[in-house]
Amino acid sequence: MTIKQIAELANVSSATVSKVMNGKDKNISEATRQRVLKIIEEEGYIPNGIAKSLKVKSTKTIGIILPDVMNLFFSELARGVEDMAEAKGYSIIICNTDNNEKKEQKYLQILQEKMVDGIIMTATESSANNIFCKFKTPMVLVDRDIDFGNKLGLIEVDNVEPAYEATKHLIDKGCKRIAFISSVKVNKTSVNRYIGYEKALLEAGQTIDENLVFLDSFSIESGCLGAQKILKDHKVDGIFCGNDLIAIGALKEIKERGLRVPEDIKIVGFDDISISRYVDPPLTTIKQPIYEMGNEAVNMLVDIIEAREVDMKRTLKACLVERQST
Amino acid sequence: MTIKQIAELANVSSATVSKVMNGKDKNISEATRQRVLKIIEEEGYIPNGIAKSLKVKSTKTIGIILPDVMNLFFSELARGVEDMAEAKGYSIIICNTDNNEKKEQKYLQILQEKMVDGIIMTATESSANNIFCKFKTPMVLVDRDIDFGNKLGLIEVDNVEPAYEATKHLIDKGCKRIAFISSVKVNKTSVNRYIGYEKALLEAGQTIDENLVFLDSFSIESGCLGAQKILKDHKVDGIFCGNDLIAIGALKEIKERGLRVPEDIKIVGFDDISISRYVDPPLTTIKQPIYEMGNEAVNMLVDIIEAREVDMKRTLKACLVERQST
DNA sequence: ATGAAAGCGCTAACAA
DNA sequence: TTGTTAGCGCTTTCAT
Repeated sequence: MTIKQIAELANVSSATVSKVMNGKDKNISEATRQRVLKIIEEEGYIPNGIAKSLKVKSTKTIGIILPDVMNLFFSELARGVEDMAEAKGYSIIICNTDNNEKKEQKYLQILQEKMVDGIIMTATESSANNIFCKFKTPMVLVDRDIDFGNKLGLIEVDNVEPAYEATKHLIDKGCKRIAFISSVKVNKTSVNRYIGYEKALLEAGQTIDENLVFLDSFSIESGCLGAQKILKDHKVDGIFCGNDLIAIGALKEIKERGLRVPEDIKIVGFDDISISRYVDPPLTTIKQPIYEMGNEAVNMLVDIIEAREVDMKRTLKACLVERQST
Repeated sequence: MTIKQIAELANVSSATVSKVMNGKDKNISEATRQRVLKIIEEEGYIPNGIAKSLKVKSTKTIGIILPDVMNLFFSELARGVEDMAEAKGYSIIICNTDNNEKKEQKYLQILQEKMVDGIIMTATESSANNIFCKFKTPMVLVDRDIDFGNKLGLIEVDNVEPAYEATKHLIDKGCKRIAFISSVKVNKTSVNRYIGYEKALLEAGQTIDENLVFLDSFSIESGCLGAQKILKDHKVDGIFCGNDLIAIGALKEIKERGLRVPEDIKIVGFDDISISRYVDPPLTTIKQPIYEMGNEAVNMLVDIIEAREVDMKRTLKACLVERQST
């Protein structure tokens, strides 16, 4: 079923059908409008959006590239993106990279072939800066910045200050030996959180003990592993975790060793993913406006796509939410 | 940059370029092949997939409609779908319905307009059966069956038997008063789990006490609420939760009342979402092969799309995994 | 081994 | 108020 067939059934030209379908019907008589609408309804006609896209040069879809939707942080981000996109009439194609640059490259190519109107992406931890040289598709980066030649949009939240705040919170609660478990150093986000941690420690006159720092990945497993490694040989009374997943893993490991949170060890996480308030004890953490970041990313992207004036960088605030793990 | 321009630069026709790009180059001399490839590389040419799709009548994309990606169950399912889709050369468009039929309808329409090659969907809890009458796009349903006129694919796992097993497990562990917290009765999955629960209770000579049954939604909040309501006025020593999210909520509520799991109350969940092994205590639950269901869904869908012989129904097994909550 | 040309289903400028 | 038509960028058949 094509527009042409509908046109024939309605005894009009395809141009007319097109006009009524797209609401460009100022110059269409109500009679024909109704007739066309009726036929469309009767036939259950669904227009071919691909043909339309080819013609109008817009697919009304945006691609989203992220490490892994199963990660609560990214699923919330994706949801924020999808909801706002839907509200603005866009669909989203989702791509998981597992922090693999090869896959990132591949998806970038595919999305462009699919002619998405724009791309929202959380870059791989170690994305080369030069990926985006001859890059035309509008794009906004979320969560992870990368240096590049072009002018890509960026939604970020400051990590250093909140990390400082988190560590400071631990110190204020009386912690003297504070560990840090996070992702590897190629991950800028992780590095920035480390900087905040360091700053707070130094400011409080505490020394940085490399033995209390474990850097692996932003995952529960990594939290377990880190806590295990550190607690085996060292005594700590506080842990600042690079994200909530790590905190959840650390929590588990701590309890398994018969230690109590927060009595023996206090923990603060980062992100405030949806599950964090439900773990035991509810996690004190730095709340990032994850869902809103997703929203803002599409706001900015659509502004760029539709060629409006845009600030290419938007910084959101993260702040401490105190629960029972500290 | 179009195929035509590449053709000019290479001094060949666009037909030739098309052939080398698509590997239909048996009759292309190696010299021209190399020349064309070189130009493509140099120019960073990216073919217009929309134009291609219009011509070949295939978009190599499949749509996935589910309640909410933020729900760990569905994010794992989505990941299973995405991974297999990627392996088979398909991209995926993701749509969240929040169990809202209106949204489901809308997305069904949009996906068809976007000419997806197929759709994978977890139907709304109360999806009307007649939605899919004049429906052409290949489709496979996951997790929730619905009666319909057409022949849609279905990936399911039996719920009754595992629910029976879960309840039986509680009984075997000595529970005499077992509550059931789950989603509402329009949700077939929930109903089937109730049937299993009932069967086990009856078989063990225990009575069904309506006061110990709380039906609301498959969410953590619902688990909190249910446990709260039930524990306020009744004494129970076991709870079978309709899914793990509910179990997590119930766990929290139980602990807040100063009760211990599993000593005072034993809990078993359903699904075995990724977080379940990390909660405290690690959750005994019915493991569904969620990721594999996603995989299988695209396997079946692609078989349908490519017109291969297919069994339109595939039933996977779920089974009990015992951890420390019982 | 290569090219010409039709056509996929739609929109929009222009004509009537 | 409605219709004619060119063309979006590609693939593919058929000629050459």
